[in-house]
Amino acid sequence: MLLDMEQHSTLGSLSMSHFSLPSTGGSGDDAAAGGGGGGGNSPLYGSPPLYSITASAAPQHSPGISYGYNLEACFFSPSGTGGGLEQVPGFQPILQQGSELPDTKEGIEELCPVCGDKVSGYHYGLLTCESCKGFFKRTVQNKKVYTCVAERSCHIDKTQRKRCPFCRFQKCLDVGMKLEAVRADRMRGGRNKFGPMYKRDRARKLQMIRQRQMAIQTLRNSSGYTSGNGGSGDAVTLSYTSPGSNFGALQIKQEIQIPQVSSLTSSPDSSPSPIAVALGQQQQQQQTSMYSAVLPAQQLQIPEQRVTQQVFEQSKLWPTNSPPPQKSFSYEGPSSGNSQGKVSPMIRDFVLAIDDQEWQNSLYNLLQNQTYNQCEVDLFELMCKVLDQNLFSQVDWARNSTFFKDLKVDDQMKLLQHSWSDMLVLDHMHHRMHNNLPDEATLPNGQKFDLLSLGLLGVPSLAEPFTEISTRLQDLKFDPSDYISIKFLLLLNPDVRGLMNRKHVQEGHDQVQQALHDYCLTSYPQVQDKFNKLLTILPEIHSIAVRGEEHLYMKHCNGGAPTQTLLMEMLHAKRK
DNA sequence: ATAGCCTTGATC
DNA sequence: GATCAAGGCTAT
Repeated sequence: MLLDMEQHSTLGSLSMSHFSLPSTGGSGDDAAAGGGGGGGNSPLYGSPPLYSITASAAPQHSPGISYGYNLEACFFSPSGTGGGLEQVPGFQPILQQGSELPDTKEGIEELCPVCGDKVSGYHYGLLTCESCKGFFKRTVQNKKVYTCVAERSCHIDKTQRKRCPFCRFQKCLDVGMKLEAVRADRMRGGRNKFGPMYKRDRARKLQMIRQRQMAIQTLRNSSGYTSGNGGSGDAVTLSYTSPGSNFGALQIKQEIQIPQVSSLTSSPDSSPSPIAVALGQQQQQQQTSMYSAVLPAQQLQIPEQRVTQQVFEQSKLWPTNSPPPQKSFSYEGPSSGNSQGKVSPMIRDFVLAIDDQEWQNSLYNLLQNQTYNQCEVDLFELMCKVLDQNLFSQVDWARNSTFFKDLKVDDQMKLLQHSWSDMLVLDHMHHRMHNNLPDEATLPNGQKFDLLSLGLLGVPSLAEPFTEISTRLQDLKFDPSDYISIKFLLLLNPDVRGLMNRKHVQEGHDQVQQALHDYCLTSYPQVQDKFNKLLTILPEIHSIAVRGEEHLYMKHCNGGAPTQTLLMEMLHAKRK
């Protein structure tokens, strides 16, 4: 009844890898129509394959699109209208002048996650435009095979979507269009099993819009927020997808500066506002190690008794389908076993500052908190929250790091905004390779959480380049000293535009690079050209990070990602 | 081949 | 009967 990939020889030129989506299992509520490839409304694919691609070139945004988000303007202009969020793709004003609530259909103006065109409805699993719907249908129905003449990482937008069908179809799959929603028997009309999902999604989006509206009202009322039109009540309201962006940008700066308490009230969203989290971070930092600062949910939302209980119970919960992390999830200190020569004091100190156990505890605590008492959580949203937490610990790590801590806040921000995603990808490689981080964990509510997706920034098809790089690192005997040195190299990037103290960044970068060079020579003389080979991997990590960022940004623009997070601030900051 | 519009039909 | 997400048709 299922026409699987093997039968689709024409699509066979695209490589397959494991990818588990909920199995469709055939008809369900789909009525049988007989004949053809199987039952009525039966899926064309029962077990959706993943078309893996290798990313290399960084996707570029269309030069014709104006990214008006101005971080500096946000800092110095409380009104924030100079930031021009209205100009950012995906940011549609949900309220027209004079209107109050986004109840009407016109209020939900979304953009196609594939090409950015106007959405015409739910098609094959999610909201897309009419053209991408048709494109997806034609591709699957006619078993089309495309090839990319470039690097399989072409940028897809409304004006360029026709240029590379390979990358367009790849993006369709990346954003979650479902092969199994294309009917093998071509039966018209009716509904499929995704109906309830669409309904839930609609309700969730509507709820988010309302919450965002309330948040904006609250912020306006409580912090003297005035709109660019003078706050007279008839202003065009900023998008529901990021109502707190201007404040959040400020928050990044405060975060680095060891902020004072903000008077902002808490967000109506279930997750704490970045400012609140940063506040909690400072309180916590006084008494514990730097990584333990990142437990926003525990500090802000969970009664103390429950936190204690959770920490106590943590060890018996994780993960059920992999070796107990408590024992396997730590490495034996710097350069154990391998180092024959003298390790530079700098690298030694770098490694000593790593606290992977805390990273792990934070990760599992957050996963546990977020699923506490819930039968089902949105796994993408959960992933965003974990990434957000990782970002906080990253900021905290950087803030306490040599070279970086000597810089002015503006330079610190620029460096972080440029390197955060690269470092997240690298971090994940490190935790998988050196701490036995499993690719999947079973949450307390029974759901399976794809830990690997954290390293892929949510893009399943990046698994192939990710593991390929990991394998090469393994061959190079990549160790924690290499990891932390490379992380410094990513952070201390003297090529970042607009640095005031480029000289200091350059010096730090060069010193780390020299130390890593010496370390490779003295500790791994048997690995041919290890240092240079390590450096060649940096742009490849960057390529993964860029694609991940684009994916997250698109999800965010469509309201599919939590707002008021450091993660989203970072995504916006780079697009200014 | 693309994409806008049309037709269909199960579900509400 | 209204809705809306499937597939179909057709001008470009």
